[in-house]
Amino acid sequence: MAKPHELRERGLRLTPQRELVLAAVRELDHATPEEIAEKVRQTHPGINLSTVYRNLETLENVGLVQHSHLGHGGASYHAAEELAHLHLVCGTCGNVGDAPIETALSFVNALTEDYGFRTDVSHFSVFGTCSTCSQAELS
Amino acid sequence: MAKPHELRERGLRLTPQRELVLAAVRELDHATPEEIAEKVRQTHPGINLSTVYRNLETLENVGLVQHSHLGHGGASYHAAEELAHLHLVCGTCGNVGDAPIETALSFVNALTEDYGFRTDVSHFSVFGTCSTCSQAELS
DNA sequence: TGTGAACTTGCGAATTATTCGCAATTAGTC
DNA sequence: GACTAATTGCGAATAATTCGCAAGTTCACA
Repeated sequence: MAKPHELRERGLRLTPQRELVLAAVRELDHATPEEIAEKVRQTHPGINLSTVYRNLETLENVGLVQHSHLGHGGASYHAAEELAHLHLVCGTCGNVGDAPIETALSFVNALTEDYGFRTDVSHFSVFGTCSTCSQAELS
Repeated sequence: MAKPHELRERGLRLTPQRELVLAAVRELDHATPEEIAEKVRQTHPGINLSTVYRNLETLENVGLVQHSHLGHGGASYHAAEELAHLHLVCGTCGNVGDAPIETALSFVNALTEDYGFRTDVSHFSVFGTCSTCSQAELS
């Protein structure tokens, strides 16, 4: 569970729902709002989906969680303190693989130098085909 | 307008709607289904949004158009023959800038070598902050 | 040139994901 | 303990996309 003071410190009230949402985000990783609600319901059955959405937004505003756009549209949330990494999204099987941000370092730097574009690596998704699906295609 | 045979060649029937959707995608670039429908309505007022969606899917299946995920969720369509480039999506102002795929070449190669992940550059979006918005933040 | 089967379209309804308004409840302050 | 503002639950409202189905079209072939 989230430590009380980390929420209070950021000017947020402490509610069981909010703590549970944050805890669920940390535990699940790359979870959709629906999945997060599901998780929270294990402890707090009555939580409303709106409450989950609102808390995710609030927690994101104070920098405790972040979202990224993986597959199709739906946002996916993860804890902000989690080590940033790249998301390799397979368009065929839908799996999301990880790679260290260092892999993209020179690419990110090139964008900054050439275009003044500051890439937000944590929001960054790479679409393609994973090795498993690539091999399956050949057979 | 799309040349008849390029649709027939791919086993598709030739309908005014289909031709117009393809033409609109080519003309607009990075357009949402809604925008494409809007464009088509200039010539064919009655076209239904479902028809636009279905044709985009069909045209994508035969490789004439492609979609990518830029900002928030909504898909954006462009012609397949268009020169592939990277999309630099600014999270602050929403603008979509372009950069040549070469910028990402070594990055893409690294992913292939290290993870067997074949990156689909045309589906690839880079989130961040554009130079204009970066400068605005400082003031 | 007809004809028929298969493909498409239009339309409205169904889904899905997300947001909003509002009254009731609750957390934090004094 | 009482007050104020933040938060929740709930149901309705949106927005984006998909689906079912009947009517209309396209194309292959006679």
